[in-house]
Amino acid sequence: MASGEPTARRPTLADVAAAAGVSSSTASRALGTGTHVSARTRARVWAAAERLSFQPNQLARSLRRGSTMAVGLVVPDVAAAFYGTVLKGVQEVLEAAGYHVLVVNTGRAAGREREAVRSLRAHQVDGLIIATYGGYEDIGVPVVFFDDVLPDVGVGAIALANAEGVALLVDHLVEVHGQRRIAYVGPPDSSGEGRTPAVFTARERLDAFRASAGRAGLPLPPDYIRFADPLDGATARTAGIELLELDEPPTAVVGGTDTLAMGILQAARARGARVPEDLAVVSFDEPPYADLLEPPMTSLDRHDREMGRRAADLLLGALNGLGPAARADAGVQRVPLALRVRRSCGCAA
Amino acid sequence: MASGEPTARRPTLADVAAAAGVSSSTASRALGTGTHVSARTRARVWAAAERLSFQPNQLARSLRRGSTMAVGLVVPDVAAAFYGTVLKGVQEVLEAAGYHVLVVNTGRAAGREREAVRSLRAHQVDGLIIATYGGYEDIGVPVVFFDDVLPDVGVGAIALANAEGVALLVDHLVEVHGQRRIAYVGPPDSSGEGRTPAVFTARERLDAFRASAGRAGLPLPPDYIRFADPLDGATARTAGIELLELDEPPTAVVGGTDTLAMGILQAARARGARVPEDLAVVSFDEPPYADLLEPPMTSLDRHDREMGRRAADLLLGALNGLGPAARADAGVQRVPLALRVRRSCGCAA
DNA sequence: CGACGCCGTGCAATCGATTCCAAGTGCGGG
DNA sequence: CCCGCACTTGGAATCGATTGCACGGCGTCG
Repeated sequence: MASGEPTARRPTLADVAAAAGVSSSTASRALGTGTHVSARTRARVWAAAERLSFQPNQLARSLRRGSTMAVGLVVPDVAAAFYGTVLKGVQEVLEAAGYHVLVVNTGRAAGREREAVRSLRAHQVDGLIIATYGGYEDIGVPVVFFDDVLPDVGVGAIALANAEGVALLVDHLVEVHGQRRIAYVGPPDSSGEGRTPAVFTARERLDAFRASAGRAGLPLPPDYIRFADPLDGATARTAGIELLELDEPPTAVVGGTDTLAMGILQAARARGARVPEDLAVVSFDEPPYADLLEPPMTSLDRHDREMGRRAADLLLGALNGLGPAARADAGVQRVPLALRVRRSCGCAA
Repeated sequence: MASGEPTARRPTLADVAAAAGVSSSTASRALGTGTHVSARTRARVWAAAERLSFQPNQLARSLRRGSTMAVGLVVPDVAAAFYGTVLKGVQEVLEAAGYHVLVVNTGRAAGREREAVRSLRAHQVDGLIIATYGGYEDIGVPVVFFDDVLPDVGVGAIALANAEGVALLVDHLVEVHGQRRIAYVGPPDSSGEGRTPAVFTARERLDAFRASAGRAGLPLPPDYIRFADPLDGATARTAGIELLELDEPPTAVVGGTDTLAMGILQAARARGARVPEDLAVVSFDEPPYADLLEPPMTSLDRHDREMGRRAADLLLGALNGLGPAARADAGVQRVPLALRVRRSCGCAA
């Protein structure tokens, strides 16, 4: 009952046409545009299609039409809350517009992005949304970047207000809590692998940290700047432990990412450092369930889903619009960030 | 420099053939199987392909070959840690085997699964992996279910050992902590929407809870069983508050899902109930950063990625094998769960 | 020295839907 | 009463890659 005949062969348009007693061209018009077909035949064709439960072969359609109504999304890690939520936003917008989203996960592996883009192009996607990219060649379809940006190649980009965000965190530590010995644990800076991106998130955050510390006149020994490479909880934990073992350990740390901040929290716990008394911790990204952590994590509210939606909107514009024409007014949209004060910074809240 | 000519038109196999001075059939063989082509021409064709940076059109190839080398994955919520990680496992295995993964997010909306399956079929996927499904018709390609299972339709299924898992949690509360007043907050039971699944995760967990409570001779007022509908933190929080406001409130709660357990934690916090002293909380699924929560959450370790890998392996078997033949030995694989004791149950750890 | 066989190559059909073009029908107006 | 236009319909080309079949050439064996 559940499975019917041994998968007889999917009915084709020709089968429907035969069943309805018309030619396949007429059947196509009846099911498609509806123009140039009498109401009577249209009804007959629809009935036949219904009866055979006909599903048009999208491959053939796309091949003929030259458009797949699909866009590719390239992200480093779908399982990360940030990208997962962004994906949701992207899908919302694009599916409402009749597009499909093909997700490729690069796992942060070098070169996988290029490979992913090539493969998606081979699958004839109409457009691309890319989180991080190390390539530079012409992609051949409209591209929107987000989070990490190469505007020269794309039709536009969405990025976080990295500099303002980091300043928010550092200023809070300095001005409200009088912190002076603040360290930074950030994502690895992979510029230099032959890429010269215009907006490179990791570097922006680092530069902003240096700038904020400088503005506040903080001492900034080189040991206070660390990178978690590869970007995951384990390397961050190690970095955190190294910080705590310095002769002059910091009394506050800024985590450049939620994963990193969580790693630092684990380091503090492992070394018996109380948070925030011995070590205040703040995070750029908001970790999941930030307010149920011990202590609740002070961080920046990010509007992930909204970022996804904006990126998708940008791409849709390029897809519907005249393509390259949209490039002029595009540029990089910055998404603002809001400070969410909790307890890990030292606040009572 | 970044973007080349105004996207001249992608080179086709015919272009490559012309550039190499051969027919397109020869070019195809040279780039493909390599058989029936002299070494000299093969080299010439490859050089030409390289020069034009030719990418074969997968649409045309798939149309002709009758296989897309793509499989669809249908999940309720990619942004949820569970599904995100499963997706990773699935991708690992399938991409290693040369397949692509098309992810569709249903957002737990009724009917969206059916729609997703139809659409994926129209895109000619070679197989499907489905988390939850409300349909029953013949799908026409090999299907593997996971987490929630309709084995009649598919070639196999991966599911969690729901009954054993719940028993682990309840027994621990009863035997180690002497708990008697234990409540349950679970995912909504959507059977009855015309579906009669063989393994329906939500119902299995509920039944297991009832059974475990019965075995231990616990009182089980109807009020102690609650459903969070729709499945999210907010409804769980409400359910938790309602439990705390009962005349005879429970002293322990089992959350049927990590999201639900977190909602209960929020409820306890909102009502000033101390965890675990006033209310012990345990969770079926392990929430992200379970050990950094306040209190660290006792829950079941799930091996998400392994589940994804197993599901993908199962599908690959059906894809390579003889299809329906594999159905015989398939059945439902159960993934065992391990209790991770932390503090939210009342343990000192 | 002749014939058979294999290797390399090109021609053409094919996958399934769309769409341009031509042809057939019916109708109304002149 | 006839011509022509509008409306339907079918035929055939097309998208781009793959593949069965046929053909020409060369080597080898009898």
